[in-house]
Amino acid sequence: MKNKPKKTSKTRSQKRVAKTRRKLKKAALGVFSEKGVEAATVEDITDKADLGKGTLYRHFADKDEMVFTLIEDAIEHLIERLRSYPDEPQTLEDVLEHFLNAHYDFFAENSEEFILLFQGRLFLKLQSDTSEDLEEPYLRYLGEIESHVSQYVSPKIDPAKIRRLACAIAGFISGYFSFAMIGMDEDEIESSVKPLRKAFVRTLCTFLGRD
Amino acid sequence: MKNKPKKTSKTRSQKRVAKTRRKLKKAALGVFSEKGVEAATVEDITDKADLGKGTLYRHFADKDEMVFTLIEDAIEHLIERLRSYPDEPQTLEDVLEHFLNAHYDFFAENSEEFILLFQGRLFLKLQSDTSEDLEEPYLRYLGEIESHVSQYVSPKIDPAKIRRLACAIAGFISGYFSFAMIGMDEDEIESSVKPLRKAFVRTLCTFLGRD
Amino acid sequence: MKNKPKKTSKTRSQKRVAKTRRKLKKAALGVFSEKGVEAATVEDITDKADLGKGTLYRHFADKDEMVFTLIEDAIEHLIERLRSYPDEPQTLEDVLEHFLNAHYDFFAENSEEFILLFQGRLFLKLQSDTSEDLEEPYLRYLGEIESHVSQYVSPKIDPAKIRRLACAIAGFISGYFSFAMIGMDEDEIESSVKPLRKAFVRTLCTFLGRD
Amino acid sequence: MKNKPKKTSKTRSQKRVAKTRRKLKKAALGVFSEKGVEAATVEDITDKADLGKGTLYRHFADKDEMVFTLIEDAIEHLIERLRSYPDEPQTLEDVLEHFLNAHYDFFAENSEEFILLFQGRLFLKLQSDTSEDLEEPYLRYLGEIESHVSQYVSPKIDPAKIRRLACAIAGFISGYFSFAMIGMDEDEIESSVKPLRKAFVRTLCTFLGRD
DNA sequence: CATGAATGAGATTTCATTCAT
DNA sequence: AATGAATGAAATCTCATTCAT
Repeated sequence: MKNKPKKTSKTRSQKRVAKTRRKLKKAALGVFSEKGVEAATVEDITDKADLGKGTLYRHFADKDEMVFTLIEDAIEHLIERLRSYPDEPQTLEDVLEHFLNAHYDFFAENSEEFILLFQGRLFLKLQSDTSEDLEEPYLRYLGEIESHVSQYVSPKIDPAKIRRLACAIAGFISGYFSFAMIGMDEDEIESSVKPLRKAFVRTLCTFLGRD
Repeated sequence: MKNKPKKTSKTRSQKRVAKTRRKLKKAALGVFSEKGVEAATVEDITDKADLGKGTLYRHFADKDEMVFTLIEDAIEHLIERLRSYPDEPQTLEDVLEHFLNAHYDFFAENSEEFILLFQGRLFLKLQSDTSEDLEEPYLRYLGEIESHVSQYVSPKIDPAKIRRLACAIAGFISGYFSFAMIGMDEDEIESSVKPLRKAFVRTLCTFLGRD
Repeated sequence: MKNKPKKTSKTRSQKRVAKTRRKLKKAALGVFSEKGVEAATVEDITDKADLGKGTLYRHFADKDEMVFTLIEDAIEHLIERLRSYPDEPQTLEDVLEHFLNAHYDFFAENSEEFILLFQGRLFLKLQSDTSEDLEEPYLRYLGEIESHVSQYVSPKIDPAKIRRLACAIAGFISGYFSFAMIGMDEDEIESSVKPLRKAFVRTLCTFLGRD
Repeated sequence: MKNKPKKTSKTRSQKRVAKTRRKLKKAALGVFSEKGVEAATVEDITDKADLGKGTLYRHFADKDEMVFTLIEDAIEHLIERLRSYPDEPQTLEDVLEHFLNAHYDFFAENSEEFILLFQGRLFLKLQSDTSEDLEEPYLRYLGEIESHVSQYVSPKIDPAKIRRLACAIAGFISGYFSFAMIGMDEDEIESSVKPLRKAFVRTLCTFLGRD
């Protein structure tokens, strides 16, 4: 009855699928960062996406997978930023400063992803001593940080120390943005927070330098 | 004619009530800080407290009221610390340094309360520009910080700025403790983080100084 | 330790017990007639009686027994009224007129008991065809009515007919009191409703007369 | 661009929704009239409707809303009957007689709704002197009765009197049906109760006539 | 594919009943 | 005997997930 041509429509339909998926992820990200993952209902998400509830289940096995996917995406975006140095770093300080900038930019432009990653969940995850229950994307994130840092420190660095570093950075950035979030404009932040960042980088170097 | 013998018998039973209530709050605090408020079930709490499910409802109207009570308590404890200066502060720097110490001690000795307050929820609350939906205990906390600081700065300080300050401190402390949380020992923290704290205090002073 | 004399106190303590029981029944009657038996909680009752919740269970095995007891009492009071004719009845009409008066007085002076008996529950009970699940007090009530009427009608009266009669009276009285309840004063009722009552009695006679 | 195809597909699914809702209401009405509103559980209803427990909550916010809806429906049906006179009424007696017939028919054909309305709840509601807590549907019912009667009585009739009238009718009908309910067949009722109805109508006229 | 009505497991909450004081 | 804190079975209600259309 529907006489839509089926031959050439594949690309078109694939596009539509991708678009729907994107709408869902965008809506979910918004809802999760606003209400928290637990409190957000599937209906919150699909309402926001202006889609049917069942549609979510055509794109994601369940709510957990959706969360997982969003976290993966977010980590991916963060890692991308970690990898793109504006200039070749010369020292450990350069690397760490870049890390802070990368996190900063990530927050500024992907604040919902930032919140998803660092609001509560990540801290709780990272604090658990045994890394075994850290999920894969978080491990990738830690591994990424490690790989950048490892070449600047004495060869056999304690893996736990890397994790501490990552936590420190994430935590600091969270705190750091309490400034930014509240309505200080760019310049204000730049002028008032820069010394803070400098001090922090120095502290991290000291931390890594000891052994 | 009615001579209710309430004086003598109450003490004992009141104690029991208070004990039960304490057990519930302790268990709830543990469960909330471990799994998050949303994910924790009433049964998790009462199981941990080794009490019947219904008992929780004799002491709290519902789960929400329990969360609210715990937050109130935690804020109360934090405010107590804010008020007890070891020495009379002479400068704004003294006050701010004391704030950081107070938050630190609070975290060290009431880490579960700290997590309850600062993990996720507080950030979300404090970020909302309009203070109208900040709940009473959080407002008390902000007010407390304001009252300490106000006497050291030019009389007509922008109230919004005070809030930013409080947010900055809360945020910074959260980040700050990413160190402590991960297992650095006291000395490590002391030696490596002290400069960071100094820098932060200086930054805050600058921030408040400008107008 | 307690040096209350135990010899002579029995009567006194028995009185106290009786008094407490009376307080409980009075409170329960009030709550039941106001909120309905199902909706009334044990605590509603003991609060109203200004007694502890446990006390109720010293006097009644459970809530059901309490309801049963109250119904028994109410039926007892109603039956007492049915039995006390002002004048020796001469005809079936006299008996029925007396019934209406008795129910009327019962309602006027024991309205809570009336409501307990006739509001919903009784109708539902009495309507069920098989008498087997009619509880004992209700059967007593029906039996009482039957015994008064039986001598005025042809010997082998259908038991179902008796039940219908009882229902009719109870129903009529309920309806009847929609007048009284709404604020008509005695005289108004007397003058405007009397013919109604007369007609009703005549109807009942006709009903019983047929066979 | 968005061309939601809601026109064609809705009819079918809307029908299904309506059917489910009807099934729920029918089951609820049965359970409520059988066990009473309080005693009936949500599961009783959904079991009887052969539906899942959650389904009820897709159609009604909660149990209370369901009860309210059923009451509203029942009042609606009753009012419909009140409005459809077989012949144009000429006198107040005609109107009142029609009222009694309408209630009778309502009971005969919607006995469960009748029981829901008049079993217990309505009396309790209508008896409260101040109309402020009479819920909207009950007020509609009273208003309907009032509007029919008002044109036949002296212009400035006391509103309270109208309410008394409505209560009297409702009450009388309840009582009246204690006959019908018990298993008298149509003819029996017709022959034995008709004079009663006549007398009642005359009484009501007298009541309204006085001032 | 998209939909949203239906589902039921599991959460929250109520309340009759028990029991230590 | 009186109490009311504690209890847990059973109620209400939520929401992730399924499935017929």
